[in-house]
Amino acid sequence: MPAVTTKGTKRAEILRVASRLFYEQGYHRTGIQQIIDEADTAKGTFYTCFKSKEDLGVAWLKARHQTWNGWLQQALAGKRTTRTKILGTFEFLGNWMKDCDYRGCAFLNTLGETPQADSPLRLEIAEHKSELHDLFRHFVADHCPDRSEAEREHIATTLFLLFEGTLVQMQNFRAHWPLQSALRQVERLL
Amino acid sequence: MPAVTTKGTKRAEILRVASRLFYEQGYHRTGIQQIIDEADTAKGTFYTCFKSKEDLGVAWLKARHQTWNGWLQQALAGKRTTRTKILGTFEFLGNWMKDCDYRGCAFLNTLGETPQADSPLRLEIAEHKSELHDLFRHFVADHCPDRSEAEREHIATTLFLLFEGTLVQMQNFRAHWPLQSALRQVERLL
Amino acid sequence: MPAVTTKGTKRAEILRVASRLFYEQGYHRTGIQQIIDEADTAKGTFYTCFKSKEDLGVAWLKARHQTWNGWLQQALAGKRTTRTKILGTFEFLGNWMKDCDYRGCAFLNTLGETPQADSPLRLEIAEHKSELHDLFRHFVADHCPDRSEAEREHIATTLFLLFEGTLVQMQNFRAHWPLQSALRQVERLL
Amino acid sequence: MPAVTTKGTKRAEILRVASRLFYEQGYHRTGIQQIIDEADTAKGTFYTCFKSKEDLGVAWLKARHQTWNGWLQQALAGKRTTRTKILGTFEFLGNWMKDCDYRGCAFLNTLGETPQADSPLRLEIAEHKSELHDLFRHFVADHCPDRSEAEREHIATTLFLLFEGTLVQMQNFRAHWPLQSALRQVERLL
DNA sequence: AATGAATGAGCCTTCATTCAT
DNA sequence: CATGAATGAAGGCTCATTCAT
Repeated sequence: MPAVTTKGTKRAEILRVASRLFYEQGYHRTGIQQIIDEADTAKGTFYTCFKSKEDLGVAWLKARHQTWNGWLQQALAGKRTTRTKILGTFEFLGNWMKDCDYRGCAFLNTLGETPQADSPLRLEIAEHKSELHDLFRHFVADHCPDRSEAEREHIATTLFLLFEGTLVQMQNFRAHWPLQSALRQVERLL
Repeated sequence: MPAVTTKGTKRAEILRVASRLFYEQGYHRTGIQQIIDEADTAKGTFYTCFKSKEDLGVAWLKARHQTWNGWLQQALAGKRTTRTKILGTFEFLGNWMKDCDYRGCAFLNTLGETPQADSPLRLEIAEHKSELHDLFRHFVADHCPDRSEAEREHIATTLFLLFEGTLVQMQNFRAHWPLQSALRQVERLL
Repeated sequence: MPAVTTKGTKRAEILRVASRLFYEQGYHRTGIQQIIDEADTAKGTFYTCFKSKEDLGVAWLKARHQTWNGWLQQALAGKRTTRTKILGTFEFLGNWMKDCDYRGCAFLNTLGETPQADSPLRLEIAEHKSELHDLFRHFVADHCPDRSEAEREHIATTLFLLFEGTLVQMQNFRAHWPLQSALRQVERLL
Repeated sequence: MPAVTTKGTKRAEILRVASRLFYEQGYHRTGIQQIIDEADTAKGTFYTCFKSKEDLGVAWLKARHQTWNGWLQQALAGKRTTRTKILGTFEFLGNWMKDCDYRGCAFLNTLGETPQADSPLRLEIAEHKSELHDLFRHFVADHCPDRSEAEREHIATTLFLLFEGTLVQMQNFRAHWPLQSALRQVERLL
């Protein structure tokens, strides 16, 4: 009875292949043809699974959001204090960048490719980064509950911006030195 | 007798048009056809002026580097102290982002579009950001010459990463709130 | 209800048109645009039917092999003896060259256009000529079974080379005099 | 006083480069741009030296005719008897084909590329082959002056056709076996 | 004699999408 | 649910030639 497990198999396979290609080659540089070729599917099947390429792009970013957050949670699993969690977030950044061969953030890369601010892709990008911002807010709220609301917001945002700057410059220079400065600064902030 | 001023006019016009389009639409989304149409030139002329699209891309980034640096210098022209220069750099960021309708940094956008680390475009991107990093180093050296070399390097890098994170998230959210946190943090760092 | 007969119609039509153009104008001088124009098809359709122009070129030569062999077989249909079959092969050459207005051999012409020895086109050319060589071997084996293996191979190859030389010089001079000498020599060889 | 030796230097260099490229890549596959690039000349210079690409093509074939004939004469220099001269012609074929890596005859290759019978290139091709035919006529006239005019013409033409067939099939198969059969047959003819 | 910018048609190929089966 | 033929605009690039300098 493979019916259940087969259900949506094609869609899943297309998404799986597209996720890899979108990330490695960029969204616009990846064509539907290559996706269906590597997913061993037909053109028509693609358009029964996804309304359009953009639809697939949105699905990719949604899935990527889950995946990436999963990686981060896993990296933070053993961390007890909020201090180590925050530092762990930056340490995770270092490990991840090495693993992805400094390809960088799928969301920021797609942001660069997508000037149209009203694109559905842009919405996913903004939501993903918003949630990351929230994560830092959450950490900071736990770490220094006695500070003022405004001060906590300021620290969370600073951590977020530092994270993003580090991320993008590690990708740019394919190097770890941005992370070292960031980590030192994070320690000072806490 | 337009002879003298006409020299190189076509190349300059192509570069002018391409710079606008590459920035507004992205490098890969902009085709040679559109460029030559808007530059009122023939296909062949394009390829007598530029070896390839990538060659034009490099010329664009080189010119953009000069242009953007010029804007920044102009914005810092009236600043006396290094403290106001550093703060002025971030204030410039705010004005520029508003002016460009939050299209963001040509270099970071192109980084997102260009996974191949050995691309000539990537070289230009790295050099541009390297120079910006150097600018912060220069400011910090002037501002706190009594601190240790390592400490100054740390502060310069932190400012650089904060600048980059702010830049990219202002673009992402099309908002100024990242800048406010960044400015506050910069003041603390100085 | 043209459903059944329509299946594969576009591919066949493209091949039909391309075969004519490749032969009349040469492989490299014939562009995809002209082919699809005359086949009344869209650009994309071409590439769903054929992987590349070279792929079409190979299909052309494969089909041409069948067609040309068919013409030859038809010309030899009434011939009883192997002697008349061999002579008939050269007589066919004369009739064919007149019919094609001395355009010559599609395979030899493509050989001239294709310096790369490892091209798929070259493989088809070699196979076609190999088979023609084999045909002469077959004829000779039937005609003089009492001669030595080496002698028969020699005669078959001589006939083959004579055929090829005649073919190419009839094309070159657009004349029949090479054939007359060839025929006389063939008679002496048998 | 380099004036004299410099005279026509550009033209000679273009012809030298074009000869190599036309032969190695084919006439149509070789563009003017590549020629002038490798000849280190400007577009305009090309068109002051040659009326058109076809004009250069004709110059190439004319020069090639001289060059190739020179090679052949050199190969036959030591041959005393007409018999050895004729055999030597075929032996030369073997050495030449090896030297040119089986690229074959510039004239036959260009014939394959040039369907238009009235092309100036075709004239050069025909003349070159006509002269080769004449050479065989000359040899045969010397070798068997007692035979009838018609018989001598027949033998000369047979040698010519055999030579051409051998040439083209050595190129096709990139092998020497056609030459062996040809040589054996030539010996029988003499 | 030599230069190289300018031309525009043409090169082969890929694009995202539709639709009849 | 899956197929793959069909579309036609667009992709980056080369073509042979002209002409003002």
